[in-house]
Amino acid sequence: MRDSEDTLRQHNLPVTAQRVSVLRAVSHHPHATADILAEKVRAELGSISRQSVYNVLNVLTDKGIIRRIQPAESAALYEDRIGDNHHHLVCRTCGKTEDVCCAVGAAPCLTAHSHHGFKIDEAEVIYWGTCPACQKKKR
Amino acid sequence: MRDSEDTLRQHNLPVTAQRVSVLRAVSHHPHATADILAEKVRAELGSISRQSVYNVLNVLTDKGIIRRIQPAESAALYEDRIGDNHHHLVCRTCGKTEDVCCAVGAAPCLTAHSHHGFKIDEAEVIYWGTCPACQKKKR
DNA sequence: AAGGAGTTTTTGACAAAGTCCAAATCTGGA
DNA sequence: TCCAGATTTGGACTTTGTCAAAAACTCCTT
Repeated sequence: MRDSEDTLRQHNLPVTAQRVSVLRAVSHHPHATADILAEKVRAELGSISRQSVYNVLNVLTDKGIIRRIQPAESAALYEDRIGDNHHHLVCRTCGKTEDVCCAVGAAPCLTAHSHHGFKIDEAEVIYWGTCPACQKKKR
Repeated sequence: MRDSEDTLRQHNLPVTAQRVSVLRAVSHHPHATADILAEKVRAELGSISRQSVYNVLNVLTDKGIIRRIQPAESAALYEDRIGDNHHHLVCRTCGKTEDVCCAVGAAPCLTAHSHHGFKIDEAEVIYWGTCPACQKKKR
């Protein structure tokens, strides 16, 4: 809790109960949607508006305090872990999402062969598959 | 035109004007949204319902005739080019999307180090950056 | 060439995920 | 403690897409 407040101050963001709680929720529940985070915050604060959840998530994302990922067919997910260029593993069946370290060295795919004059700043990798639980169910 | 019809028949799909036209639109306008494709089809057929565009795109995608990609913050895009495991380069500013051949050999990132027991079937890579036109504008 | 079973297409309502805006409230500095 | 400026709220609205039932069409059979 103290940590979250400090993080906000370090980024010159006024400290509000909503921000502290949303940031903690993201921290404790990586890869959660805005909706799920809103629930967690409500369990702590009693209430928060939907708009505020989005406001806070947007501000934190803009400041680089949290990161937003958006796998196909899913609402945006948020996570705490930033600055280490890790990737994600998503279950096609249940949506379960796990972190994965970079496969090949530090920035595996950062050198696209023909990059059409684009200035590339990030290589986002999503591994699609089936999680252990869903593999079992299907058999 | 003939090609599109043949493709449909090869997959045991009844040939309808809507399907032929949508498939051709995807072919001629890679990385277009359902909305844009609907426009193109209307230019050709006079009219098509929004639902039909989605129906056709879903069927074609299910059959593996076209591929759907969904970059963050964007509606789904469709493309013709399948089966070659290429990736995408997206401009953060204008959304322009280009194809990129696999960076490192055939399947660069397919070997996630710790894969948590998941059975991985695809590594989706999106390179984020700024396209030449948007680089110019910003200066 | 006509008939009919089974698909497609259409229309219109609905749903999820976000954004926009103006009013009310709160934070942090003086 | 007060106040300016930022944040939170509530409610309407937008975008992207799906659901369901009726109408229209495709293609096989005869």
